[in-house]
Amino acid sequence: MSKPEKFKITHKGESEECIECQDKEFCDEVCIHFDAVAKAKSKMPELDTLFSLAELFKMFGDTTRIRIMCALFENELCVCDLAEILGMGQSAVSHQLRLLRTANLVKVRREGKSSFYSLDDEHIQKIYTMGLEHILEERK
Amino acid sequence: MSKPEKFKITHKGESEECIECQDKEFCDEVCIHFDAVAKAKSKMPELDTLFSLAELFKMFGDTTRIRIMCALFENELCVCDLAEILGMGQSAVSHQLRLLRTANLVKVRREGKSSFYSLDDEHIQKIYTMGLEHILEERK
DNA sequence: ATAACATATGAACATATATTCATATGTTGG
DNA sequence: CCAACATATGAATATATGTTCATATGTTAT
Repeated sequence: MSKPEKFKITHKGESEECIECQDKEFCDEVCIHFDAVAKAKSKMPELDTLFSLAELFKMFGDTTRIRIMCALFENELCVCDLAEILGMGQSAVSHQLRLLRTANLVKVRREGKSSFYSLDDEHIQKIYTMGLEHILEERK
Repeated sequence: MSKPEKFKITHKGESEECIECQDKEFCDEVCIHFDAVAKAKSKMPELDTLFSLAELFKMFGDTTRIRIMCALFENELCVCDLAEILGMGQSAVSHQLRLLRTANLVKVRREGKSSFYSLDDEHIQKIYTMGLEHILEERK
């Protein structure tokens, strides 16, 4: 037997050969379930879509930002209001609002000296609600 | 006029006085819309609930973990399979799987030398789908 | 125009997080 | 038991992120 630099295939799946190198016995990888891997790979969205998705959820992945969005479910609020609600400094809140604005999760309405923030669309509440359901179900 | 250390209330809302200090003209804070703030505060869930929620979304807020979950939509997969799909090292994948396991987003099934991972419940797909809808709608 | 206010933002700092490397644990076949 | 394999994990490192401080920008009232 030759091919000393390759490994013996331990899991081949239905096709009984490596889909990468078309080899029936040896391959660069071991322990690969080729069919399952191929299926998963084919159904996977573009990498930049998944990157955007991660960026979106990252916005929900911070307690301060979650609290901001949660507060905005009720009314539109200005930066001072949010700072008061969260018990945090104006600057910290403003920085987080900038992130939420950049991610198109909140929108601003200027009125005199104040900036009033509100949620951009209903998807945000849906995502939030879905997450909350999961949490509450987990606690049972 | 006394109360030099307090600020004049610039926004009082319907109640026309500060709900905190019951003062009609001066308060420790400025630019607070008292009614809106009170409403938001009263509807806000417990802080630890929002913390858990942030922890949950944090799991979705990383491209590697999103890709792992996405791959597991199709079939259960072992660590090697996931490493192959993601084009990453076994250790990196294993570390992320540990996080997902701790957060109860994936479960493991041991079979011989391999560990097969799968999604814990349908909430995960719902959250993922809701996020994806938001992304795609945004791109229009 | 100037002062007071509301917000935004750059820089600095501390903390959190993801990946890699090395190694430990656990399983199977000879 | 031993070797090969699959996975898990601790430590180290690099990077990302959140908050604070100081300050800039923009608005309103006098």
